[in-house]
Order: sequence, then C-alpha cells, then structure tokens
Amino acid sequence: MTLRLAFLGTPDFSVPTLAALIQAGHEIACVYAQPPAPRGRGQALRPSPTHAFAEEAGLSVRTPASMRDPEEVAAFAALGLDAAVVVAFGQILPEAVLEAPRLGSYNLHASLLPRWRGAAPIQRAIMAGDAVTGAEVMRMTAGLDEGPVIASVRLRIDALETAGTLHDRLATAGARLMAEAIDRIERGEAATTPQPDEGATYAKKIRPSETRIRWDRAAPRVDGQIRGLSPFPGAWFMAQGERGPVRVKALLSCAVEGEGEPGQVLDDELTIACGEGAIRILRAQREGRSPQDAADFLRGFPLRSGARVS
RNA sequence: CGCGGGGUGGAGCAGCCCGGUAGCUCGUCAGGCUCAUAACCUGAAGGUCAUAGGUUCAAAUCCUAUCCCCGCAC
Repeated sequence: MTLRLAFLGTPDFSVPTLAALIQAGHEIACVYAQPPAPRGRGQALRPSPTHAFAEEAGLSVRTPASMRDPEEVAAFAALGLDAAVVVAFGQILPEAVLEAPRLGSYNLHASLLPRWRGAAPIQRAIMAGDAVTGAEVMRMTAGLDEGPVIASVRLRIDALETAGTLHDRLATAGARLMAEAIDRIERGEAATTPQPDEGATYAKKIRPSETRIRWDRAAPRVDGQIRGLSPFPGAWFMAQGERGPVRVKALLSCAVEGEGEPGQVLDDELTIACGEGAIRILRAQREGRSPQDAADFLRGFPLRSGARVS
C-alpha cells in the first residue's frame, strides 16, 4: 500500500528524503520548491536542488512565491493528498496547507527538539559545541517547529565534524527516518510525543556578519565556529600575503593547548592563539584557491610562527 | 552581460608588468650517513607552462577567443 504525497523541500538536504519516498513506492503527486533564484557566479537563474532532482525524476514541480496565496492553497487542497512531507522548504506554511492532507503534514528537522528549532540547526549545534544531535520527524503545527514528535534518531558529533559532514549524515539518516515514519503513519501506528517546552532554543539563520573569526574568543568557541560554518559559508580571517592582505577561510580545526596574543601564529603548523587556548587549522582555503590541507596550504602560503592574523 | 582571483613536472607555488636555454618547497626513485627514523647528505626521473589562434627572429611572458576551478556579491 502506498500513499499519495506532496513533497515540499528546497536545498540539498531535502533531496535524500524525496528519493527515499520515491524508492518506497509512494505516489508523489507534486513537488514544491522555492522558485529558481540567481545562484553562483554570473547570477544565472538556477533551479534549486530539489527542483532539479524532481524534474529529473519526472515529477511535476511547482515553485510558488508564497504558499499563502489563496490560489496556491486551493490548488494544494485539490491534490487530494494523504499526507505532505516537508524538508527544509524555506517557507512558513499556513494552517490551511498543513491541514489539507487527510493524514496531516510531516516535517523532518535536523535537531533533537525542542533544541535548535528554526533555520540553521546543523550549524548551530556544532557552533555551540553540542556532543549529540539528531533528526526528528514531527507532525506540523502552526508554531515554528513545535509539533509533536513521532520519530527520532540520535547522532554523535565528533571532534572533527563539520556542518558539511554532519549535514550529509543527517540528510541520509533523516531520509530513512521519514520513510519509516510515513510507513507507520500509513498503518495508523504513529505515536506522537509532545515537545517539552523546557530546553527550547532557536537556531537563527547564519548571518554574514558572524562568519569572521574573532580571535579574542576562547578556543572552543572559535573551533566551533570554524567547523559549524564549514564548508559554507565558511569562517574566515585576514592574513598578510606577499601582495597584501588575503582572506582565508578555515574549513577544519581543532582546539589545542597554546598561549599567545589572540591571532598570533604559534608554530609552523597553523596553530593560532585565541583569547584562551589556541586552535590548529587543519584545512583552509584562501580566496581564489581550492580548499587545501594544512601542509599544502602552508607550501603555497607561508604563515609561519610569529606571524599575525586578524 | 554583477565584481574579482587562478589554471606552470605527482602536490603546493614563483616566474608574466620589463618577451630570449623552466625555478623553488614537498613528494617519488637510486645511493650514502645512522642503532634507527617522517631526520640529514648526494644524485636522478618527471613539464607540448589549460586549449586554439595571432604578433615576433624568439612567447609561460604581449594580443584575441574558448574551456575549467575558486572567492565575493546573492
């Protein structure tokens, strides 16, 4: 038995779940994604990853500017859905949409709720130094990520985890989780657990202004910032090159012992002093170049003991 | 036509402005030193300088076009 579903998602994170639902044999009546936007160099209009994947799979795709538009709501209701699956869609859905499908709407969220409700749970978890995170499926309600949870998976965040690696692990684990949850919903066996109010935090969208590294902060915080923003948008700092200041993204790091003026390079292995302790940069990328491991980076850009970065 | 950086032996870079025998760091291979080593010494292999045209006695270097990678903006 299969369900008639709508899938609403936009970025890379959404794609594995859509793929899993197709794989499970469900009927995907329609895929919704954010409208194509100017992306990358040259500001060319490109469809979102979910949009592109859905088209490739031969599914019908809609990209309304707003799901609040009464016409969109009516069209959505007219699909005659059993359920809607939402994964990082990027729009807040009105109740009229959430309640339209016979069995309701379900969201995959990349955190252990109620911690990190909102836009950037993966990055925020690493930035905060969390040791554990996860993915959960909840039944959607009007409040932002406040619905009762019906399935959950926990993942350890290890010391060298980046937002990129964690993103991929969560997308995969989450896809499986959602497929299983939909199965249970279909059989009417999905038990819901209300989220506790206690421990709720919000994962605000990452702003460009918080990507520059502040060396006067303690090492664990700098380390979390680097890994939490890696590979995108990237935590960065300025270093003195032979031809002037160069912007450098730190892509991977670890906290180490060390002491010095914040921003001071302490050895020839990219160990840099923070406000408290130090970090070692393990992977970096300077503007115009590809990402490089520390050894390769240093060969092309000598940042030696005694140098300063800001 | 949004702005900018870059494509040079296996890796990372310099050389380009001011055309004239292709250089550095690392790696690889061989030999040596050493109780030993990712350390040190000696030597060697390895590049049609992204591609296609053009200018020139001569082009990695100047001109034109194309392809690819990346940062910003978004």
